[in-house]
Order: sequence, then C-alpha cells, then structure tokens
Amino acid sequence: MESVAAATTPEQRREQLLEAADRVVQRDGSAASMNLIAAEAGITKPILYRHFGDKGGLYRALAARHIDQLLARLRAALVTRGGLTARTRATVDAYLAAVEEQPQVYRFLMERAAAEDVDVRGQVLGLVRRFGDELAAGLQAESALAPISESRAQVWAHGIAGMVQAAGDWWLDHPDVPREVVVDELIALMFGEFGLGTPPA
Amino acid sequence: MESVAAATTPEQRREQLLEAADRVVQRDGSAASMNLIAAEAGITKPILYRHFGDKGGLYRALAARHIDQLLARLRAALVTRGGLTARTRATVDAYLAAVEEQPQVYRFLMERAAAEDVDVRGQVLGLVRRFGDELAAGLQAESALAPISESRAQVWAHGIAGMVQAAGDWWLDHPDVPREVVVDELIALMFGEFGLGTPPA
DNA sequence: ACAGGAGGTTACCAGCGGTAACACCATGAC
DNA sequence: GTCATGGTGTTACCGCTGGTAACCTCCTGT
Repeated sequence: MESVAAATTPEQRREQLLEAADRVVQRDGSAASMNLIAAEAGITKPILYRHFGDKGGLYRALAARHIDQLLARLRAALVTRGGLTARTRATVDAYLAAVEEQPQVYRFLMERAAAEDVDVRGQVLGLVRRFGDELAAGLQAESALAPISESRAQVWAHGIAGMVQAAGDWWLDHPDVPREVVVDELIALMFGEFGLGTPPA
Repeated sequence: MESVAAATTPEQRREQLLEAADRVVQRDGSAASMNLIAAEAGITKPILYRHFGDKGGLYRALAARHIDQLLARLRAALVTRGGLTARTRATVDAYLAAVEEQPQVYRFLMERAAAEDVDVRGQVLGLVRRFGDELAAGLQAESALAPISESRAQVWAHGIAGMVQAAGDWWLDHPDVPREVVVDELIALMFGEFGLGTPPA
C-alpha cells in the first residue's frame, strides 16, 4: 500500500505527522496519546518515536509550529499604525483571536508546558515571554526614558504575558464575553487605570 | 499492628493521609503517584481511593488546604496599614513568600490545576482569582470612583492574579533574583509606570 | 455466640509512554 | 544476478499509572 506516504522526503513526512497530531489534539484535546496520533497518521507508534524521540519531542515540534505562527501574528500586530496604546491593543487582540480560533490547541500547549521540565517550559512560555519582551521593547522605544533594567524587563515581560494569558484562560471558560471587552479591560488595566491617582511612591 | 492508625476518627485519618501526600509532593514533586502516597502513609492504594474517590479528589483536598492557608496570609497582608500601594505590595510579597517557602508544592498545584477540568480549575485558580478580586475590591474602596463593571472586575482580577503568578513561575526558575526586586517591579508595573505618559484614550 | 461493618490486603484491569526484534521492500555495489 | 544496506513499517513486549473487585480480619453491639 503505497498510499499517501509515497514519494516524500523525511521532512515532508514529519510535516504530515505533525499535521495528524494537530488534528488529534484539535479533536481530542489533552487526551491525545501517541497511539491515537499514530492511528490518525495511519501508522503505528514506533515510527512516531523514530521521528520525534519521545512524547516531549513531538510536543516541542508541535509547539514550535504554533508558536512561530502566533509570534508572526503578534509581530504584525505590534507594528500597527498608531500610538503605543493602539499597538498594544492590536497585539493583545491578536493573541486572544488566536486563542479564540483554536482553543483546544491553545489549552493543550499551555497544559503540557506546565508539565515539561524547566528548559522546555521556558521555551514554550518563552513565546509568551517574547510577547511581553516585544511589548516592553516597544514601550521603551516609545517613551524616551532611560533603558529599563534587566530584572524589570524580565519581570514585566513575564508579568504582562501572564496577565494576558490568565485573562485568555478565563475567557475560554466564559465565551459569552465578547473578545473586544476583554481586550478593552486589559488595555485599561495596563495603561494606568488601576492605580489611578495613586502615586507609586 | 495497631501502629499509628490507632484510635482516630475518619476526619483525623483523612488529615493524616493528606499530610502524607503533602510530604510526598514536597519530596517527589509531580512524580507523586497514588502508590507512593499510599506507601508514605503506610497503607495501600484502595483505602486512599476510599477516602478521596480518585486522584482528582485527593488533589482537590490537598489544594484546598494550601489555598485556605495562602488566602489567610493574603487577607492578612491586604489589611496592612498604609495606602493602597503599601497594601498591594504586602499582598504580592505574601504570595511570593509562600511560593518561596514551598516551591515544590506550589508547582504541583499549578501543574495539576492546568490539567483538571473546568470546574476544578476555576476552583483552584479561584484562589488566585479571589486574590485579584480582593485587590480590585480594595482598589475600588480606595478610589471613590464609580463601581467597576462586572466584566472589568473579572478580567482585572484574573489579569492581575495571572501577572503575579507568571512572575512567580519565572522567579521559581531564577531564584538568584531577590524576592524584593520581583515585588518592586510588579508594583511598579501595576501602578502606572507601564503606560506612563500615555493616556489610555 | 454471632452478625456486621470498618479498615486493610492481594490481585487484577486497561491504558499509557517507550522499546526490542523482526519483516519488507528498495536501492547500489560487485 | 546476487548480495548487503538502510529506510519504513510491523508485532509484541516492558514497567508503570490510575482505578477496581474480591476477600480477609478484627473489633464492636446485641
């Protein structure tokens, strides 16, 4: 049976397998097992392991796909016309839009990220960190203030990313709330309305 | 062998089992299995299941303990003397202090929370939400502004909690950074220094 | 003396991630 | 032509996990 898997390079095969894995994740969420994924791809477990080493490897490859894709969207949003507020708004909106489009995939990535070891977690949540990084960088470029410190950049990046991510998680369980509302409230929170009238000193 | 488990009420027994589970989590982190926990308690699996139903039940009971404890600390911090900034600072510091004391437990709770179903996740991360809630309530009481809307309260609560939590997660992997620094940067982020000079309109 | 019900055990189940061993072609070398 | 080689694929297994059924045992109330 030289069905679908006919004349293909290993890279193409890898792509096919990843697409199958994606389909399973989208369908079965976190119940996606190596057996299920292999079945969906029309093969059996061992060749999956030959391609990706272990479950973590498959997960990393899968995560990389989505992360690259999402990062591209975030970057595009980050260079929107307008002031910092408008750009931040577009970026947050882009993130939540991605969550809205593939909630299963998003959840899967986040769940698994929490369970992986430090390096992988850093890599996956690094998306989210880079997201915050770029936001912080944009901020820094905007306000011609002194360059922010290393620790401040790190904490802010993770903090902002975590803020948006947590709001996204909550939103997944409350799909009745319009995306726009979530974005609006987050922007309001970020841009000073929280401590309004309360000097940080 | 009427060893330790002698004259005890079911509630006391439950407590003993939870303490054993706690010990295992603290020692073995997320590798804590029902078998390991049972062994640590000096018994076997089935009685663990009789007490807690399933792994999720044990997790929920375990989480409830720590959540109650942590919430008490957060509440205590939230009523510190001083302005809103000081109180917020104390609260964030209390949260990070708890993370610092029992990083293994904290990680375990967060990992598992991500994997549980909607209700449980809401319950566990509800800690974190209530944390944000109280912060938002404190804020609202402080500034005599109009009551904030329901959606704003929700998004802000989750957003703020997620911000602190993400910063805490990052901090777990960078223990060289002093807690005070993390707290300072978070407070700075929350109290307007992010969008400084950029009106939200 | 006997029923009953905690509290506990052994022994099992399906499913998981992961691996070893073997089969099936292709291709290229001699 | 034949033979080794290497990629693609299989079946069959391992240890372990969460979870359960069946039994056993001993203490208690009547």
